Amino acid sequence: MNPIGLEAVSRAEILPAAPFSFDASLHKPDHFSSDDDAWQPGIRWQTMLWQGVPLGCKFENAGGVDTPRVRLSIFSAEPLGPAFLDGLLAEIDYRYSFSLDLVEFNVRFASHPRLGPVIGRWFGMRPLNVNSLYEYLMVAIVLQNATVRRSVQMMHVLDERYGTPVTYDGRALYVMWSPEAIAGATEEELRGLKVGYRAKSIRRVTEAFVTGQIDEHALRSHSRAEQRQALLGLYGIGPASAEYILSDVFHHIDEMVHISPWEQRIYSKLFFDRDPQDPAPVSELLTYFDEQFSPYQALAVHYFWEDLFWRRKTESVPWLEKLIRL
DNA sequence: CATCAGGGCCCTG
DNA sequence: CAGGGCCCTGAT
Repeated sequence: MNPIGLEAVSRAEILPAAPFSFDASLHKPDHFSSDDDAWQPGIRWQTMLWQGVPLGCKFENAGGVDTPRVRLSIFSAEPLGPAFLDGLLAEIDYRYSFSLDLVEFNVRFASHPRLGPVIGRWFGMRPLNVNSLYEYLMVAIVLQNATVRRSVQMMHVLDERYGTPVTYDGRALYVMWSPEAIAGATEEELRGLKVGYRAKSIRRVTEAFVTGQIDEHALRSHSRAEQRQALLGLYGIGPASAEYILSDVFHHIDEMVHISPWEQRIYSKLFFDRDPQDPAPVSELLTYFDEQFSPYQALAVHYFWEDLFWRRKTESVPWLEKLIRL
């Protein structure tokens, strides 16, 4: 399929809550690379499907940590109307947590022996989820029981087959598919793309969105218990995926009830300096996080996690390499 | 070469 | 509620 050239440009200015670190907030070295975004210091490109319209976003840092300013350019095939833009900007503000107030978190943990220094290194960093709930679910499914390399490969093939290729600002990227775009795919067709048994999960989760059984916007205002129940009710979505989604998509920055084995090994080394082959029990880790970081467990762990992966990116962390299978 | 365990989840007993 | 099976792939 020939890429769609996104030639029309709309511009907006975003004023994130201070403090705000552009690069730590807009680039996450632990996220696997996908075909819908690109980053260089001070700039993030990110495609998006909003109300069925493929878009190319370009975020540019135009301020400082204490005087945050982000220049946003939105590329589209046709010019965008003001109402559409208003809705889009509200959605972007939500997904990127630009308005998240970090002040209380910063004050509370400034002198925490472990977290304090990490906050200092990444002052103004906030969590990032660029995806819709549906998109995140698809990512969660390709992450399951697979190495990073394989997850990247599955995403790429799915993007090529069901996504929309676009070009904007000199970049060639894909916009992730909508539920409708993949709804007609048979299980055999999906299996042909080497997603294996995940084909069934992809189909059934997609079905739940096409039929309106699940509605992201409505879910946002529901209780966490209801959100969890809705997620676990989806075929192929279990506690690990639900945990990621509750914190990343629904922004429960105190969510911390599930730790998968590979994370358990990393946390054991990171927080207790234990041999990853003989990790601390999950219950011990959960108790530690609750006691130390409540009510910011997920946010606090995010700081440690990003600190670790930025370090890996710039100077390498030998013990970590064995624990993340690339 | 063959076997095995993954950045889980479903299903069965 | 414990454990086997599942698609594929790289590691051993």
